[in-house]
Amino acid sequence: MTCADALCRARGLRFTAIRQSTYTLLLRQRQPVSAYRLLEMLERDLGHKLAPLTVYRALDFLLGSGLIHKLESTSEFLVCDHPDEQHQSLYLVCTDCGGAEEVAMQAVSTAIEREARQRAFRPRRQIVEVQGLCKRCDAA
Amino acid sequence: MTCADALCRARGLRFTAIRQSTYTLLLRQRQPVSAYRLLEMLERDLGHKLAPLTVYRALDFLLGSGLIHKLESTSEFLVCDHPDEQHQSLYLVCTDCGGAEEVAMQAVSTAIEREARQRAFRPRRQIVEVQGLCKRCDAA
DNA sequence: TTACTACCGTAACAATATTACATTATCGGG
DNA sequence: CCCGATAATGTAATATTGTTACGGTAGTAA
Repeated sequence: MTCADALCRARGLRFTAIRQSTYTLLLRQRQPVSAYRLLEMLERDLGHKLAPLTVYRALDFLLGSGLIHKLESTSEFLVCDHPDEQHQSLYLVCTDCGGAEEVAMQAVSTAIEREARQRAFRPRRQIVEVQGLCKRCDAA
Repeated sequence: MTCADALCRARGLRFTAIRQSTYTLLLRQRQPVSAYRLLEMLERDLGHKLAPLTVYRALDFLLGSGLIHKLESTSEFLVCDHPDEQHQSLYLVCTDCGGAEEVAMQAVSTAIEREARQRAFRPRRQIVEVQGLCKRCDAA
């Protein structure tokens, strides 16, 4: 947390109360959460009503800082397990329980980048999400 | 087109006017299109108002048949280049012009599947989208 | 203290997607 | 040809996700 703060200040940015709350709430969840669900939690946390925009701003900030990640296939947000390292991750998203697991993918990532560059495409962001059943839900 | 029709009937389904129009419109675009943009085009094509649900139903059908694909990162839809073959694809999505290119990814796909299975995750659908700049936009 | 930028508040609204329920069309078998 | 079953569509309302525009506040640095 303090490390996140330092990281921000170094870039002339601030780790404000709203941003901290947003991040902390996501940390506690251990599950992906939608922006509006997070909005409710934030309001409870801060004790007053907030506009959706407030959450989206906090989320944009955290995304930009690499502290969280967005699951595009579900429009949900998730803390990043390794915010410091600079690697691309893959997400295993269970369509039954809604849980998600982050998985490093060095090899996969470079393979994807190669495919892109071969086609004269300049890659910026890789989105790799696998929908399926996690161990628990598959058993049931 | 007739092949799509046959493919459907074999499954006890029909390639109706709405579905054909939807598919044809997407074929003509050569660009990803949003559901509501498609709705407007469909209304023009069929000559009367339609509910959003109508488009979503047609899209669900086409998705299920493997005739089109959805870009999760932009919520847009796109004809599939190789609807017959059973391979996973990767999409290169230009954040500048909005264009997308479908790329086969046999190797990448099996690598992703291996990562999933190693974690006792049963994969069903892979979503691989690369955001960046296409050749043309990168040059400019 | 001033100027600058990051940050937040407020309001309205745009875009995407779904639920629930009723009706119509197609098709196979009697 | 009719009947029952399933596929497909119509209609209405609503839920969910995300953005634009504009004005004010608060740190920070010259």
